[in-house]
Amino acid sequence: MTKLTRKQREIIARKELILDISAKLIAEQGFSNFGMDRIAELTEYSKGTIYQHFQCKEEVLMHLCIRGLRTWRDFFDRALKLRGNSRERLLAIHLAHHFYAKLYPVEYESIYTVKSAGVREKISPESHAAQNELMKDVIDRVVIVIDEAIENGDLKLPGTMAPQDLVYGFWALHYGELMFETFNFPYRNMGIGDLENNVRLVLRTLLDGLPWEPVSTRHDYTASAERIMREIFPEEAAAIAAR
Amino acid sequence: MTKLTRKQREIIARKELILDISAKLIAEQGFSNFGMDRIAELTEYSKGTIYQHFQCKEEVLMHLCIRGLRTWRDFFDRALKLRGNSRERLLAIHLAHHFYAKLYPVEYESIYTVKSAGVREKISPESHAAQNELMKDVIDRVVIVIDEAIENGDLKLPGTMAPQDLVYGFWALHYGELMFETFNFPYRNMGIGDLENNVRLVLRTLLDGLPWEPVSTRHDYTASAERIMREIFPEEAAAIAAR
DNA sequence: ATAACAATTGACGTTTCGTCAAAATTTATC
DNA sequence: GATAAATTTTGACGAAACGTCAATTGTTAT
Repeated sequence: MTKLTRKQREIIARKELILDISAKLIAEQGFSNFGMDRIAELTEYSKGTIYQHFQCKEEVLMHLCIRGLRTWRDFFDRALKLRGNSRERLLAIHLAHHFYAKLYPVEYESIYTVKSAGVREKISPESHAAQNELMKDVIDRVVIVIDEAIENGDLKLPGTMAPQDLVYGFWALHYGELMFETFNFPYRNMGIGDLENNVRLVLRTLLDGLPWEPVSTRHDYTASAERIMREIFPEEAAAIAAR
Repeated sequence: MTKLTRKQREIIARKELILDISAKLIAEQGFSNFGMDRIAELTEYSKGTIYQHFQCKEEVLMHLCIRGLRTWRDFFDRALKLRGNSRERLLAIHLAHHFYAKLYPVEYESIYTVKSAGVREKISPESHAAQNELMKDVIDRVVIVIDEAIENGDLKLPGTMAPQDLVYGFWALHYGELMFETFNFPYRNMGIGDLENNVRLVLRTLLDGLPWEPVSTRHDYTASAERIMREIFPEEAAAIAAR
């Protein structure tokens, strides 16, 4: 690659700084109190310089989201390193999702904030395209596991069902967790306790019903989850356990 | 009930007018171009009068959402009038959801817009509570069907699974449809065609796997869907068919 | 008819946005 | 190393939208 000048490296570093400070600002003060003047103040650059990097504050959030999606993709890639049966591998993906959501809450929530009414209109089509591309990368990791399972015979989909349909189900089930949680919906009043556990339960039922072998009566997936946390995500599990 | 004065009736009517015009404005110009000055202009009242009704523009959206939720609940109540087996009744709920989402897109999307970062902070706890209450009412209609199915023996949940877990799955699956659709995510590139059909397929697989009788191999639910559209939602089906 | 009360108005102060001409800094040329 | 050209940075500025409130208009009660 061509070598970058000091100036160019500075500019790249500053972009990261802006994103770091934005994430912190949003986490601490909420998105309402997040603005360009504030970013300029905290980064100790002028507003004009901030606008050199991002067209508007919504673009800042979008780029925070995009950076996060790369981290998320990396989490999924790590999950795919697990050696085990195909359902264990999907469980690893499930846990990777969980860890990403917990460890990067601002980035995670930004996925839909940038698509919500009043925000999405202000973001360039190019940025939306970049985000969609990465979302597709993330989802593709799920497709990999499903395809593997079909190939090695663990999973035979019903005639009417394509792999994409199952991906959709997997995705929606996980997305729902985000909805209930970050929207502060009083799901506890509905008798729902721990959401992550809930997603796992519904998912397990869906997979057992297909069936996707080995079904949960013939394999201890709770033990598998513990192994995955130990082998693949020890630091993340510790970080979350430490609150 | 105590009789209302002309003035009081006028005030109630004006509130409705503000909501009607807001829905139209958002539908036509997007949420970015939606503001209090604009509402004042279009309703031909002054800004001060608008603020008499709503504390801020976010509250306008929230009340649009709340009004919509009542309509949604009514849709579900109509669905519950269907005579048929328990899975047909759940299918009626599914279709009611679909019709509401299609016929009231602004209200439907507002459900999460009002909970999204930067918006939710500006809305009063009272309004959030009112929304949550109605959301609960809506979800309770789903619980009714599940409870019925358990009671008459159509459905036996696996030992680990509570009715709430199934409700969560049902809900998340439907919510995902909204996500993919209104967020303009390029799901078609993923090989997913018609989303509504997709939700139905995954749901069917989940229910067949439980199993929730009669399973789809023993009953023609496509025919049931047609019957439901004919008997319960003829006007809505026609309205959507007419684009 | 008049007084007390309630509702309505729109001009106004405030905030945040995004811009742009001027100033400062870096890079290129002699 | 001095000077010119190009680039980057700055913050003051106009625009837009928010929410308020004193003054005005309208309604109800005496």
